[in-house]
Amino acid sequence: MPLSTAAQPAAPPLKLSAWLPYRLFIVAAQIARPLEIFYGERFGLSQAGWRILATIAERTGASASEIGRACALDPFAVSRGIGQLVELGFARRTTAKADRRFASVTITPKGQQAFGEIATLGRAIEARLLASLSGDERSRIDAAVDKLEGESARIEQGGWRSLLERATS
Amino acid sequence: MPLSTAAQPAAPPLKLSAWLPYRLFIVAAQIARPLEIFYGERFGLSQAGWRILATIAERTGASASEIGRACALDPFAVSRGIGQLVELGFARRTTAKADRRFASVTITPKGQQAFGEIATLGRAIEARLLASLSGDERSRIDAAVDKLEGESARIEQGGWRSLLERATS
DNA sequence: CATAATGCTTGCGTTATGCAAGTATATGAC
DNA sequence: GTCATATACTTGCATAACGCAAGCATTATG
Repeated sequence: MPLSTAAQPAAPPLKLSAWLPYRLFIVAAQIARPLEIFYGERFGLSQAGWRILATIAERTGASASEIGRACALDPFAVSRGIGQLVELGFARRTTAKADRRFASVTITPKGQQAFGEIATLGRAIEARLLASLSGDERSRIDAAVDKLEGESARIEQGGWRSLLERATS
Repeated sequence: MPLSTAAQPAAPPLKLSAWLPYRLFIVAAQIARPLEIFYGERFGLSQAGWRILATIAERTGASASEIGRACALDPFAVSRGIGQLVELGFARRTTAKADRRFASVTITPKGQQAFGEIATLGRAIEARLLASLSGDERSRIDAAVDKLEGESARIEQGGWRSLLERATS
């Protein structure tokens, strides 16, 4: 047993290319790129715009806060994204009848058309990704990403302070 | 059998929350957040700055283009990131003796110290993530992410045009 | 009915990104 | 040598994204 001056068990040096968060980030960024370029130059959509479009394609008439929850955007980004969609003629913004503080964002036919085009590319990207995996790996990845979604949400929620607390729990 | 007007096999509507690229993006973003906040407010580092610091911590004396390759940054971002590290006293920039067009970026003790602090948090984050998975899942995720890295790189390389080509190979 | 809370929007300063152009060095043709 | 070209990196600037304070309209509360 090494007479340790510090109690740390010789932390490995964190090689970026082997560090899971970095690797996931790279994969996500590389995948997202072609789609962003496509909807950017084809429709002048921002990332927020695309996400909101996808959200209201699935659930038209959603309020801004529902949209924000559904696609992980803060209220500012949602408001601006909706504005963009309205300008492009992809969405209409009205107020909900029940509670007039809430917006009601509905997709237009033109918006559905655009969504359809982008979704085609999106499905192609996903298909290419899944094609590189075996059927077995696909279901496992699915389950693992489920867990990672949950755990990463908790990590973000806790913030860095709770991550550096050594003695607790 | 539905008399289909179009020959398409009824594409599923692309639900954002079930679409693998989006899910990976969310995981990556949620994980990255606490670390970014940490090195941002603790050292005034940008994301590029952090990545470059991690790169030269591993391979001090690297050139700008080597750094760019190692951490997926374009030359502009690398140059500015190095500038930031130099300003913070985390790195020194000299020219390589062999070919004076190449930079040689070395990490300083202060930079190593900062890197150590950030790496501690980085390891904690990775540990939390891995703790949510079984040992079996970890190795499978590792292998799957390997494949996804490769395939997503090819996808990005090809661009959206090659993804929408239906008839070809 | 005054106060507070909620949902959303706008304005504005800061920061990041993308790209043209520039500098410095090295290489190859003649 | 020296002139054109290529390479490695840097800088400047225009544009876009982000973060947040403050605002408006509407509804809930005491």
